[in-house]
Amino acid sequence: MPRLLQMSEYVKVEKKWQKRWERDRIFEADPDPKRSKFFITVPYPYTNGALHIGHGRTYTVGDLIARYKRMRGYNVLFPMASHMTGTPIVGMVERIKAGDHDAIEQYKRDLRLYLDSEEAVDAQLKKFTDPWVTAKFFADAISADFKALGYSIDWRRKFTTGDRIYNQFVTWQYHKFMDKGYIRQGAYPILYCPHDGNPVGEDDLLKGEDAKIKEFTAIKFGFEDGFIVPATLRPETIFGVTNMWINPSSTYVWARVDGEKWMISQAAAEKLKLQAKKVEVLDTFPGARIIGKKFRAVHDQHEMPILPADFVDADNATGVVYSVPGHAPFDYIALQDLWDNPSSVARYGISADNIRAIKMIGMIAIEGYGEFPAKEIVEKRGIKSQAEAERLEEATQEIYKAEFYGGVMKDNCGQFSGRAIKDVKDQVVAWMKSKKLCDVFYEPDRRPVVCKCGTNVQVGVFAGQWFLDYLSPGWKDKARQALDTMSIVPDTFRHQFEATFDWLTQRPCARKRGIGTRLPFDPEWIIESLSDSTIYMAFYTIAHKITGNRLKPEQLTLSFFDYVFLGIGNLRDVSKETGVESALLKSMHDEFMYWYPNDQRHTAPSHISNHLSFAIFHHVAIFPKEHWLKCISLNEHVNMEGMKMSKSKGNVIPLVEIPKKYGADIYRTYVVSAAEPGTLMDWRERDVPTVKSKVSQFTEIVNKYATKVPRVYAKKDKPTMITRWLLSKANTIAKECTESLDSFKLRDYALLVMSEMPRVVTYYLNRREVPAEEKQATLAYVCDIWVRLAAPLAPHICEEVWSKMKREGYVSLAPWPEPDSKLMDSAIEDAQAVVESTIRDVREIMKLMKGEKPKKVHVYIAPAWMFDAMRSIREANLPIKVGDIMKHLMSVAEFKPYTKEVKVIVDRIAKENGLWGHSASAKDEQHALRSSASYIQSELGMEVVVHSAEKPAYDPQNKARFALPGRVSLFLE
RNA sequence: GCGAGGGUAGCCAAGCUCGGUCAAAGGCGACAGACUCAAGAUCUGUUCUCGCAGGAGUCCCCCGGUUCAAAUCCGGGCCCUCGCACCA
Repeated sequence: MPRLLQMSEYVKVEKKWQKRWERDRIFEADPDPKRSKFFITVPYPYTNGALHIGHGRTYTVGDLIARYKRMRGYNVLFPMASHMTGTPIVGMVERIKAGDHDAIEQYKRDLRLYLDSEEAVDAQLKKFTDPWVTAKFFADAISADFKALGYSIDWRRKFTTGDRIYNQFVTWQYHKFMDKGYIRQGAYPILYCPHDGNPVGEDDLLKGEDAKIKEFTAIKFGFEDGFIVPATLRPETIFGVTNMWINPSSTYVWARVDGEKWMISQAAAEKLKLQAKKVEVLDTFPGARIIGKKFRAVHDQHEMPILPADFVDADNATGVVYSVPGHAPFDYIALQDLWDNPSSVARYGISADNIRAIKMIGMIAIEGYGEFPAKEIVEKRGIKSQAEAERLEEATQEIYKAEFYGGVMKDNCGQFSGRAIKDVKDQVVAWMKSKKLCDVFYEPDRRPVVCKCGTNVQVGVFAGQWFLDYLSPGWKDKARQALDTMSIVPDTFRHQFEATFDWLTQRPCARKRGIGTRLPFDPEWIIESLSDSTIYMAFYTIAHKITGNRLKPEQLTLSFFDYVFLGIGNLRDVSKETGVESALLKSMHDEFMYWYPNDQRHTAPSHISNHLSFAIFHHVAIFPKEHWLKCISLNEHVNMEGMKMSKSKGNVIPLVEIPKKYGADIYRTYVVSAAEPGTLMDWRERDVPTVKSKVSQFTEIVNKYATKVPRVYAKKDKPTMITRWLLSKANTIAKECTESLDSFKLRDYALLVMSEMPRVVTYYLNRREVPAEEKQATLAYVCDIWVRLAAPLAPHICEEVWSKMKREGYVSLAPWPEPDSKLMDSAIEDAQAVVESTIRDVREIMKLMKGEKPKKVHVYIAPAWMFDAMRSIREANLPIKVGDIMKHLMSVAEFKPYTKEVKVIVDRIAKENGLWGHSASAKDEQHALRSSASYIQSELGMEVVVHSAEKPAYDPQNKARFALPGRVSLFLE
């Protein structure tokens, strides 16, 4: 099959150049004080499996920028490493060990991509019981993939985040945070499996994967010699309490909780044990036992009864509910039942009078509701019983929303009277907290949430959780300052950064499991993997010197990094302490100082709310201003035929298949030209052939003409008009490419190189009036520009052509084409546009002539003075007002004789809302049309006669008078 | 719920920051023509509606507003996507 042959041809060329690049180490960047540097990074991949086409988009964009900057003359550093810290690899290894079918299949799928036989796959999989083996395997696989895509990476600097030298670096980083006081320890709630004794992440859950943690306020109402403790999401309603609800058939306890006596459900007592409370159960009893007893209000100590209610779930929160019948539909309807049937509680010793004595309390005013919103909504919705849980829930939601956003505390709410609910909630909690009248109780926000081990997941609280405290004084301000002074491209993402910065508070930075660096001041904890990968761009600047010189981890002490990165300390002392030669130490410091800051960090927007924001915060915490990140650029993810890619859907194209399946250059071109970076890209298989044909069209033309001897035909050489047009066009395109790349409009750039340029060149090739020699020499010149413009996009093909052109060195290192402004001639381009629009007009007229086949087209060019008039208007730069322009023109003697025609032009300008393109003069326009006559003739299949409209030799239908500059008049016969 | 970003012709996708040159680039698909025995590939043209010669009409989610002029600015509505913390 010829197609396959062709593909293998691509692979051959790609491999050839990749080998040479590697052999000649052209992407290995060393400091060169004579050249400006450009340091670009893309976050290292997580080496837990094969990467796919979507990851490739991001790395391809990174490489494109690196290659472009290199050609612009920068000393470019584009390094790469691999990420293995954290829980996923460990988690997968555990699952493999446990014989988990899904995990094994998932790895087998990935392994088959890299290994030929099923035996090899099984053999490799057997070794995946060690996370290091897994990480190493995929790290190697991915770097091979990256090489096969032509990424211009300096591989000498690679490392993994599990390396001990890297641990030393992170240790230093966390000491710095500690010194600044940015690290804190405190309580932190987390989903927790009581059976495994471990926190659970999304991947560990069988049911309820997206469960979050809900924070209840547990309120301590005085009861006997302790507290009865209901938990609520609406603590501000304590002023409307009329009674307590207890499920008579559930089990309750008296327990000593952190030294206080609490009455709660038995289940709640168990949960509190997980929530870092000291819990000792003193007495266990059925709820029925305390029904009818009295408890005391929080705010004024008045007594209220404890009543029975079946809707109370002892397994939710504390299993105790306080009743606010004026505002809570559940409470209202439960109370209603008792009012209707007071005898049902007689057995608890509660009289009908006691029940009737309970009066609802209205404590929140909202527009659209009366005294008791709960009563109203229950009646409005016709809810009849406690059993209608779903409808009651809806009613609750409605009231809650209305009250939260629009409600105001009535004047029976003590010092909170008159305040808006949404503001007062936290204040009520703060007030109770100050009086030790409330606590926090956590629950998952949904049920069921089940661990993979089958156990019901609870909320656990880590008392000693380590945090990075982004609210530490001054930190956020500095980070905002950094954000304001750096560029975000596309800038639309800046808002997202700002929102993230606002929202960041404390972030847990360590965990008890996974691979990583131990927290230096509390080795039980391992630094969490997003928090250990924030300033490692600095590590790239010296990684090759550490590994190249075989420095031991122990040598990389705090003072080592202080000296190298911050210039702190004395060279001789540091050398003595670390045993690192002072010359080497100095060179590492120098190298860091040369490369830093990171000029551009490129990745996907999904990292804004974590990695990228942390990177900014951590940089400002540790480095001086001149070493903060300069720019963050982003590209969105890739969809597959309109669908999200996922391994479970099986619609993932792995990165490793790309070179074989498409060819690296074609993939690169596709992925850059299919969508602008800021938007989600849709991979559509059926569009690939188009890209392929564009690329091969480029290859073909360039192969044919690039090797000819280039020559630039100046005006005095009297080339054909279309040659001058092409010279102008090629330089204009070069200019536009540069502008597009500089403004991160990568799609525009790709389209210019692979769509616009071929269109222009093909058009030129089809113009038969150009002498062969002139054509070849001109195309040779254009191809020289074109190959260099295309090199960042399709580097392999371009190297191949470059070598055929017998040019020195690699196109990857060739200078970026400078547009030659002398050759750019907008008048020529406009004149050519007139030729094209003339052809379009003729076609349109022909369409309307129905059947008649004209043999000849007469073209009338507007008179010379009109071109002068247009120029005069252009130069006067008038607003588009008919009167003004009219006045302006009539004030010039040259135009005075043409009042009527001037009016026509001015009307047209008004109608078109401005001026349009045309040739520089009547002479030029005539020349353009005349010299294109043979072309027009071949396009339209009819003879072309060009006339001046001034005194046309032939004009039977008096058409000449309609001609305007850029708008020829036509007559077909 | 909170936060961010979107809705453009059959589909994908530019344009919107800086209102007019926008019936709106480019691609896919479709249709027609050239080439071919034929298909594919390639090239050329057409692809909102109407049209008496290059013209006119109606369009950029919906409704309203600002303006001489709005896909572009403002207000409201409907719908969609993404992130929301221990997960890389």
